[in-house]
Amino acid sequence: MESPPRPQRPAPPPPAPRRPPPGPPPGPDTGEVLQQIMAITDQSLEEAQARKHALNCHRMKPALFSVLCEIKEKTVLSIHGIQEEGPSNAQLMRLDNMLLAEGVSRPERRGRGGSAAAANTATPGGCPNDNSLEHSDYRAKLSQIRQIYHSELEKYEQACREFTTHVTNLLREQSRMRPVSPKEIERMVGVIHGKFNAIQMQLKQSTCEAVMTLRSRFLDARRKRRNFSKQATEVLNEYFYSHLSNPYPSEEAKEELARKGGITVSQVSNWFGNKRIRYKKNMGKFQEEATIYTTKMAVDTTKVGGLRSQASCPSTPSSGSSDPFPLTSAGDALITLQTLASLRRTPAGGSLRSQAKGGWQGAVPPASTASPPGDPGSVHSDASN
DNA sequence: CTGGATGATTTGTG
DNA sequence: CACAAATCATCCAG
Repeated sequence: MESPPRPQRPAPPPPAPRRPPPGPPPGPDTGEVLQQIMAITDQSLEEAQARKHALNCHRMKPALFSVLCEIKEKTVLSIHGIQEEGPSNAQLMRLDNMLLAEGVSRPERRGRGGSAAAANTATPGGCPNDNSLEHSDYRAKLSQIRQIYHSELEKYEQACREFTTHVTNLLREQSRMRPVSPKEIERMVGVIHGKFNAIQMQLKQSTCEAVMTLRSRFLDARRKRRNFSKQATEVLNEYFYSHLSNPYPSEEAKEELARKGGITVSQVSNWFGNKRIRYKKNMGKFQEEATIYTTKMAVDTTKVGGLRSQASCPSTPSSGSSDPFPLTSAGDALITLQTLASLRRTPAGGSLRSQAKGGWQGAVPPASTASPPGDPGSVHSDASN
């Protein structure tokens, strides 16, 4: 909204004939001067320079110039104060705060100290903790964003500086011909800075967006699901199938499992929740897995010293190796599993709270007539034959 | 690319 | 609050 009465450059205005119009001139010399000014656009650069020089050397120049200065002083005061950097400040501050909080803005700590920095750059050898792995990836991406942000910012600032000095020089140059107060230069610089700040804000905004995207992508665990390690599933499955009659690990057991598997307790809880549901839903699908783990456990127990299991389980299927059972023997596998499970239904049978929850007792049938609630059917009908 | 596997989250219940 | 069930979102082998 800044338009002082100053038609800067009327590009295709009337061609302005060089001779004075037929009317009476406004003042003694004024008409002529006006004509000269109008004619300036037609002049070549050299002509203009020459004329400029001539005017500069004119003996009346200092006096006229001071008058112009006075007038300018008054007008510039009236112009001043129109532009107030208003509403964008709040948003800018929000963006700044966020960038600061996200570690994008200030603390560009590079390579010094290195206590925390060294750990996340090269870690793949030792710990299989995927939390840190994920974290390092996140850090890397974040640092990339930060780098881009800073280089862009630097570019903008550089451009801003250059442009500002350029304009300042221009105005200084012009101040030899027309009155340009320092205040006006200041104002101009302010305008330039405002424009560049707008660009900067855009940069900050897009950086914020990038950070948010990164965040939702990497820190939202749901999005970045990673399968558990072999070790973890091993441990969990061993517990699950060896406690098939009551697969509800206590808090201590969960902690133990979490520790062994290198996952968190809540992950253990999740796993058991999912496992119970999915096992119950489709037992047939898990029979192979169940057999593998139960036989493994059975072998373990015999190794430890339990001789009874051999007597009650004469088959001892396939010497405990990873032999995939053919589908026809699935029924047998289930029987074996049930037998083992019932044998194993030992330790301190007092706390059977699963019954209270009313969920599980249907899933692991009482050994003779296997018929779970949502019976998939096919396998058991074969088995009963 | 697709469908099943799977970890996480949401919703409802006692 | 722990759990069941449903659902979401991603992973991954084929």
